[in-house]
Amino acid sequence: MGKEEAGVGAPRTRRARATLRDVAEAAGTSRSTASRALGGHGYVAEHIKKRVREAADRLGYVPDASARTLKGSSSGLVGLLVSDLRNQFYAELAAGVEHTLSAAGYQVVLADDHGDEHMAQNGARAFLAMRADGVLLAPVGRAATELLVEHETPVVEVDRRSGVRGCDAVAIDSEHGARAAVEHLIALGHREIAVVIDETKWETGKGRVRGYRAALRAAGLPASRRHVLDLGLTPSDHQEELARFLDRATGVTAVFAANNVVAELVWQELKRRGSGVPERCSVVSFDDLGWMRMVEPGITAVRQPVFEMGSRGAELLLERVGNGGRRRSTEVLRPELVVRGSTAAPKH
Amino acid sequence: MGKEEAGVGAPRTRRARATLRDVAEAAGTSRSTASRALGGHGYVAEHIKKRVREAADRLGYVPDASARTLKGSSSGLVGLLVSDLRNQFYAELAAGVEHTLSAAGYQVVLADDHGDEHMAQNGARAFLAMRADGVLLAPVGRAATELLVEHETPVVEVDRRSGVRGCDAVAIDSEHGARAAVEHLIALGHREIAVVIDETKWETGKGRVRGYRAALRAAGLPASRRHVLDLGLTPSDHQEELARFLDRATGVTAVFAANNVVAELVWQELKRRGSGVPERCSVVSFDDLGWMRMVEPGITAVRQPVFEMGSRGAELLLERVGNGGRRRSTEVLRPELVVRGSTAAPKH
DNA sequence: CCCGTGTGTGGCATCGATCCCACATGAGAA
DNA sequence: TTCTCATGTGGGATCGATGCCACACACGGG
Repeated sequence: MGKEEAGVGAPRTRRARATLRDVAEAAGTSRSTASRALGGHGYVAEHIKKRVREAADRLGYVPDASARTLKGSSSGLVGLLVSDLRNQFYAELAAGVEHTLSAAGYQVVLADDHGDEHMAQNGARAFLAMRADGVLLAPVGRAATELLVEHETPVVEVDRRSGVRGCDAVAIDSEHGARAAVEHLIALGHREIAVVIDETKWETGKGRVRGYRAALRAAGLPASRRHVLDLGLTPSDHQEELARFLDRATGVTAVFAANNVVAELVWQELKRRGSGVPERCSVVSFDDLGWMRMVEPGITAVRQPVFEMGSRGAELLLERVGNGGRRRSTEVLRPELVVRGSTAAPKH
Repeated sequence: MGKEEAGVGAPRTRRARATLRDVAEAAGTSRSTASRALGGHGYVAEHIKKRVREAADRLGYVPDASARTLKGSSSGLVGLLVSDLRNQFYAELAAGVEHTLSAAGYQVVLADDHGDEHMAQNGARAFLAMRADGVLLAPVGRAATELLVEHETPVVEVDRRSGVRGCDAVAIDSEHGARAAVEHLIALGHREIAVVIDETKWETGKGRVRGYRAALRAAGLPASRRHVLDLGLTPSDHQEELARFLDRATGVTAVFAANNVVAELVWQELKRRGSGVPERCSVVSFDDLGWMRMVEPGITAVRQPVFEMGSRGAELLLERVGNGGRRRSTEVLRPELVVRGSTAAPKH
């Protein structure tokens, strides 16, 4: 006892999973030959190949990825780390990534750090453990990227730049997009334009503020600090904070919402106040989501090619996996202003 | 030559990756001891434990998941197969699943079948290959589920029921939700109510039509076939088809849109016609998305607990992984009607 | 008749972590 | 003194697929 019935000649107690060995036995060859027959390398007589394939089908053989990974050098896995899947932006990004990678035969391992640097590191460690062939991430802080780069895992940063050397990146030209949005408002005749944003620590947020300032400067308009509201990422009562900001911001005739989350907030608050969009206040959003063309008036927005950003990031990663020595590159995608009804000349 | 410098005492040419063996050597113990020291099993003297841990840190040791999986019985991976990540419904579902599984220490492998049964099967095969501890899927057809169940992989179906025996399921009570939506319209005084849907082959679609019919029947109203529009999932010109349907459907005073995709279509078409919501036509959606409370009037909708469905599915799967013998169960979550401005009494 | 050469095939080591078991050491009991 | 027993430690097999290398076999030319 304590010993399993090895079964003398009898089929062993219904294995949970057929291995290559089982297939070989069933086909009456050695494991090597079975491997060659299924893999299609080296010499195997045609009738044996056929016999092995039939045995594999019959037993429902599925090769074990762990064993392959262990022996070989590639796991066929790519990590994807985003900040919040419930945000349509990241969902679309993930969709773009998945689209390209699955077409190339890779599996996508998904992690969500909920904006927490610590969870991002955990995700990165998991990717290392499973020997991911590469990782795409929208990093929170530098730690995750650093860890991966140190371990020589190809990394592509998406929509963010941690500043860690040794990784590729794909980003939207935030500055350019923001500038286009604000220039549009200025062209309509707005002079006092507010910007609402939820982070200015990372490149994305910084770039959007830079673009906003650049547009004002180019038009010879003053950039008042009173017109900038940074809500911060910590979950406080943003609605309340925004309401107070708008109360104080007399004279402001247009609001530039620096991302989709903020845009939703602004839209809801203005609606609560009886809207007046665009007569009393014009609105532009950075990031064009479905609902922005559903509401009345439609919201003028800077459309980011999010899905494309994901799939382009995946392509960069694949290049890098195929050819590690390539020079690191950063690709910047241009967003595009879509004008709808939420922007109009200010009433005097 | 041909032989690597084994390095007589010299540190071998910078290994790409530190293994347990390297850690053991650095700490001056055997692999077994190092393994026990890091794993925390069995007897290891305290000072050795410390030495091993330090060596591991110094070398940046990350245990290899493939090797673990190969030797052990669990991979720590769970597969998730959805139909279209760009659809907010699936994105939220995925978020719920990820939330629960990552908290339990599992990694989520994501696959998107784009509604194609063949891709679904590929995904399932990949999950088998990587020895996924379990799989959550919103199946297209039976094949993927069957394949997984045959191979004794715990499966939880989410939002759909393929009818394959041997798997758990979590679903929304479509019939009940649809019935509540239509009863609400009837209570407001509507007599001719149209339903627009994009599939009636699967349980989800069938259930919604059943609920619609049941509500009419309970109120003693006739259920005319003329009032049902099934657009089908194939990408044809749905907008056009819907427009013709509405032209024909004279007398109809309310539309029940059976999911968020259809609701968007209906909303856009009515807006194109100068809206008239709710005066000329009331609208109810099955599935409450963010935009439905952004538009004016807000759209009355059957709110589905989508995130919860995902996380509940993941919980069921975890139970099942921990205790394979449990009786299979199907959990049905009740949706909830949220009344907004898009529904009102019909004008006569 | 023997030795290449061209085709197939099987043995065996390998990848890295784990864990069973045998063994080593020291303390305490008989 | 010798024999437990408790506490640590290391050897080596194992998981499944892969691929190098040696070998088997047939055949033709020297």
